[in-house]
Amino acid sequence: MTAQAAFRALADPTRRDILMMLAHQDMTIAEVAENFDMTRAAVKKHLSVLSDGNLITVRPEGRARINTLNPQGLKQVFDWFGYFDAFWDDRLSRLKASIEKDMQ
Amino acid sequence: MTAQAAFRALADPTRRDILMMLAHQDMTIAEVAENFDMTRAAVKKHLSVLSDGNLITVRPEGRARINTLNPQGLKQVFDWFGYFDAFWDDRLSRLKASIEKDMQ
DNA sequence: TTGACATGATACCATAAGGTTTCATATATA
DNA sequence: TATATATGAAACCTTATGGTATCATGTCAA
Repeated sequence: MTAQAAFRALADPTRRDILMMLAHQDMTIAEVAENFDMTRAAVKKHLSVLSDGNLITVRPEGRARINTLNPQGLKQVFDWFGYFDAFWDDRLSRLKASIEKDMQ
Repeated sequence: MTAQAAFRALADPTRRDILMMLAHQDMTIAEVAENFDMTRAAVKKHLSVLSDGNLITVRPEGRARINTLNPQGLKQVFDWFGYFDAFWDDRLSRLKASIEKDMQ
C-alpha cells in the first residue's frame, strides 16, 4: 500500500498528539476530544484521517468506538526512511533492519 | 516543535520524490524540475518547503543553487518515532536510544 | 417504549496549499 | 557591453484542509 495516507495524517500536529495519547491507552472519540479545544466532530475527522492512514484501528464497543494505535501504520512511514540508509550510521541501518524484521 | 515543518514537508509525494533524488546526487533547481511535469516555479516552491523543514540545504554556486539532502532533518522525524518505542521490541529500543545519542 | 448518550454524516465557511503566469534580478559568456 | 541563463518573487486561480453547526442513527438504561 502507499504510505501517502500515513504521511498526510502525520502532517497535522493535532493528529500526532492524538497518536501519542493513544500510545498510552485506548480511547473513545469523546475521551480524545476532551483533550482538545475543538468540537468532537473535528476530532472525529482527525481520527478518520488517522484511520485512513492505518495509524489507528477502531473497534465498536456498544455505542462507543474504541480507538487504538496501530504500529503497522507507523511502520509504513518508518520503512520509507530505509531509502536514506546510506546517509546514516551503519549501526542505525542495522537497527532499522532488525526492527522491520520483528514487526513485519 | 520545529519538527512540524519537516512533517509538513514530507506530506507531499512530490517532495518525498525530490528527497529520494537528492539522496543520489545534489541537484540544481532546474535539474530537479526536469524530472517533474510541472513548472520550475512549482518545483522551487517545493524546494522552499523542504528547506523550511530542514530536510535539504541550499548552497549558491555561481548563478545556480545546489540542493543537498540534509540527514539532520530526516533524523528529526525519525526521532519522533522514539515516542512509540514501547510498541517495539525493548532490546531494539535500547539500541536505538544509544545510536541516537551517538548521532547528536 | 422513552429518553439520554455516543457517534455518523452532511452542509457550509475561511484559510492553506499546490499550481500557473509573468516579471525582476543576478551571473556567465560571447 | 549585450545577451542568454538560472533563479527569486509576486499575483492569481482552484482545490484541499481544518473547523463549525446541525441533524440523523444506533445503543443503553429506566
